[in-house]
Amino acid sequence: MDDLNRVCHERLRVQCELFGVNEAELRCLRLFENQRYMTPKDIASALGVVRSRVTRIVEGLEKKGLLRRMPDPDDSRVVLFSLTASGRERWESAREHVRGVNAAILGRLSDGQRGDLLSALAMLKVSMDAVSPLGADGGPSGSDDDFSRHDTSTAR
Amino acid sequence: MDDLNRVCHERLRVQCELFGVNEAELRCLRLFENQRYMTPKDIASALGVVRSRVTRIVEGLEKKGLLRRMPDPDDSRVVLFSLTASGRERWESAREHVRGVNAAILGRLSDGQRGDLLSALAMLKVSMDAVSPLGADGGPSGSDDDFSRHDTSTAR
DNA sequence: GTCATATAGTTCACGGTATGAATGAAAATA
DNA sequence: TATTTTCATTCATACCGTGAACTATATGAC
Repeated sequence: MDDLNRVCHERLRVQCELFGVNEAELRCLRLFENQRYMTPKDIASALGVVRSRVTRIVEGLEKKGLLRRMPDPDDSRVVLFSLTASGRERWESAREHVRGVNAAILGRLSDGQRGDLLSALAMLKVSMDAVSPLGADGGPSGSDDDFSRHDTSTAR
Repeated sequence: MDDLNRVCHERLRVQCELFGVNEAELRCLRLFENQRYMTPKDIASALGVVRSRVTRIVEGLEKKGLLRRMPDPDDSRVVLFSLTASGRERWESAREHVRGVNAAILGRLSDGQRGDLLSALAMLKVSMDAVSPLGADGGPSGSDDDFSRHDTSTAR
């Protein structure tokens, strides 16, 4: 279960190099499925990273011609990013590709297995969110609240 | 399922900083559960990283007084690493801690759920191993399209 | 025994992910 | 107007990981 994690990561890496972007850039591209324009701040919060990181990521995407920037007409501090045609197409093909691979993976399971898997995963997630990574050892359950590590749980 | 991955990572990170090591160092420490002495080469292959990486990892662990080095009496090229008392104890407490947290997580599931989870995870792993990340073969959707960038040699 | 080659560990340069502390510019507010 | 806040960026830092030198030792061929 630890190496499953590893395998996922490895796959992602392969996919990325297949599409000439790195992992952060791919995640960033994905954001533009729902939003036409995004500011660095938006991207940072959607990606769960700090703004300075975003600067770097979009820099790469711009250099590759997948993203384009323009000043926000309402607020000259903020810059709006949007996909270029090339970016849109790159993301489309990447998405198609992963869809294919995932279908191939899930296609190896029966419908029942697939259902089991999904629900099992969902349960695990819920359980993990419910348990603090700290203390929690055994009994005292009330003591985990002093822990303020910015929950990343709400918006994903 | 993508963010489950993320959550795992986050937990790990928290645990690490709780025990004053970083992730690679923690993984390295774990190896000494089974082996009393390990060479950098052993560690590299067990960790799945290159040797030069190991140099860095053990350097950190030595600096923290958790690992100790000694020359191999049989071959003066190789160096043997072993846990110090402090290292052993650090690992023990870390292990106890994760055991506690995992128990808390799994304790939230019924026995049946737990079994389902494990088997589902195992199935997923098998499936993933069976399908190439390049998607070409076995894939129902022939979404090869036009992007044939980089040979992405199949040697893996 | 000597020379060539293989192996072990290290060093260094590189690229990637991520953070946090300054900085400068432009709002927003007092 | 002056101060504070917000936004993006730059820079330094830390961690993960690779691959190409490089040193030293071992081992095999002759």
